[in-house]
Amino acid sequence: MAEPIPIRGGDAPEESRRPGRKSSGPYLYAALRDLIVRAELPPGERLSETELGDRLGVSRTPVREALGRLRDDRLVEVRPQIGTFVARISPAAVSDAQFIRESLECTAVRVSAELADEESMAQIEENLRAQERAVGRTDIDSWQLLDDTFHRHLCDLSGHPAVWPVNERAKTHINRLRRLSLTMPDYLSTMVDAHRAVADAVGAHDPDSAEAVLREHLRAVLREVPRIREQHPDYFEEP
Amino acid sequence: MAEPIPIRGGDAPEESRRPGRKSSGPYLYAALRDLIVRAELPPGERLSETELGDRLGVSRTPVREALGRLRDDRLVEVRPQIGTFVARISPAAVSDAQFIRESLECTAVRVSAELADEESMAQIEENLRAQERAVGRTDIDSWQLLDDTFHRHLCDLSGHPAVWPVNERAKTHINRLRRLSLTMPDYLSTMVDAHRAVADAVGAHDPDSAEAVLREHLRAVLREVPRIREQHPDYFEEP
DNA sequence: GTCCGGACGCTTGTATACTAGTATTTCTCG
DNA sequence: CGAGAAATACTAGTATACAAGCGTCCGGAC
Repeated sequence: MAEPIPIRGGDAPEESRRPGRKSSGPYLYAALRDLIVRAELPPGERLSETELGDRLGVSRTPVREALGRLRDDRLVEVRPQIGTFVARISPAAVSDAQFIRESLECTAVRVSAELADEESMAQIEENLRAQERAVGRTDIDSWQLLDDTFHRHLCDLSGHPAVWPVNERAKTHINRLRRLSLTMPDYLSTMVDAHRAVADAVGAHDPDSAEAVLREHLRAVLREVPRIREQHPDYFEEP
Repeated sequence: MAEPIPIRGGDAPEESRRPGRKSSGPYLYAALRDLIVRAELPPGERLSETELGDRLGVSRTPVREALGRLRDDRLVEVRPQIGTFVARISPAAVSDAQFIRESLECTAVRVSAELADEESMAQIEENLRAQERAVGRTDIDSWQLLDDTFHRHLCDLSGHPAVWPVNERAKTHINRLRRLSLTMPDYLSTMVDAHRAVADAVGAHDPDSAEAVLREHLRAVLREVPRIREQHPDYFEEP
């Protein structure tokens, strides 16, 4: 494992890497977070700041900035003078993340159902069609991106743009789990069906229904935990 | 403004400053955040990394780590090659923070009302008595600390320890506002009364009542915004 | 053969030197 | 005297050097 890290979406940091420009920290943060979510950096993996810097073509300084944020997200564990490790999946952390996500998204979708306008619903409809196409191609990567966009649209519709970043950071723990469970093909179309049901309720300005359907949809993922834990016991915490 | 920054709770970084030990970043982060909330670093103030380092007795590196987290919290604005500034209060950011706080705390208190046990309620009761004593002395600083502890207890009772840190980061924006409105003495006792009402509902295992009272209590702060904005127009964003 | 000890190599944390970009200030020219 | 341009004094971003703690591995003594 000494190869340069293949960055999703092309290796385009050449521009942002030059000094005197904008910080490359946020870029590295997003890239590393993606690698962790996709389990290309598996739970328990040791991360050397110097090695990461070499493989990413930057020095330790911006790498440390990214790792600091990942530590705030509890995605990596930094033990001084010992090392930095990709955090193992903690069922408690997943449960907490689920709690946060459910609280924020369900509250937001209630407001969104009241504020929904034609233009926003058209955007969401377009997203749903793209999801269906991705599922038709069994293109999990594309679908997961569209899924994120869908939920972000629902959130932003509430008129509180700061909510999504918070939700996203919590959601990462859930995405990490889901990444391991997205193997069954009919699972995907079930998700898209649920999305459409939520969108319909929002478009119909029905907060109660929207919240109920969304809550059920969000909890579906969590039910996969025991199965995944059996398949990848080494990805989970000891307790 | 070239004096060493007086750190709340004593200037004890001597131990943590020594290299090879635990990072001093989190400490600096908490100290700076406190200074911003207390408006000792007023909105719009220019923060020089080098000057902060000198005044805090450390180099730029840990200062930058702290400022990075404050930037994530939107408490400072970093403009590359120009400077770092204490963010002005944004009514939109306050509204978003209120949304997040209300979602998380109200959902948590519902769960807490179901899980409340004797021991936890005794802790909360003790906290309430301390609040009353602080109000009797008109000791705003002590009361605000106790207020934080009270809400954290309510949150933690839900059994999701990761919720409070998220809530705390959002709450900072609200604390900053409240810091400017805590001038009226009867305001304090109103708050303590509301706290007791919430605690009673939780102790009685009444989620609906607990949520309703808490929500009303949380919204009380927000109603002060226009008055504060009149008193400190320069603390707020332009638009 | 076993156990203890020291040296070495690794880690993260911190300090400092350097780069490039921005704003201001000052000097020169019209 | 005014206006424009160059020089200067800052800024944050990055790279690198140094400090100090921890674990491992190897060698020697018993």
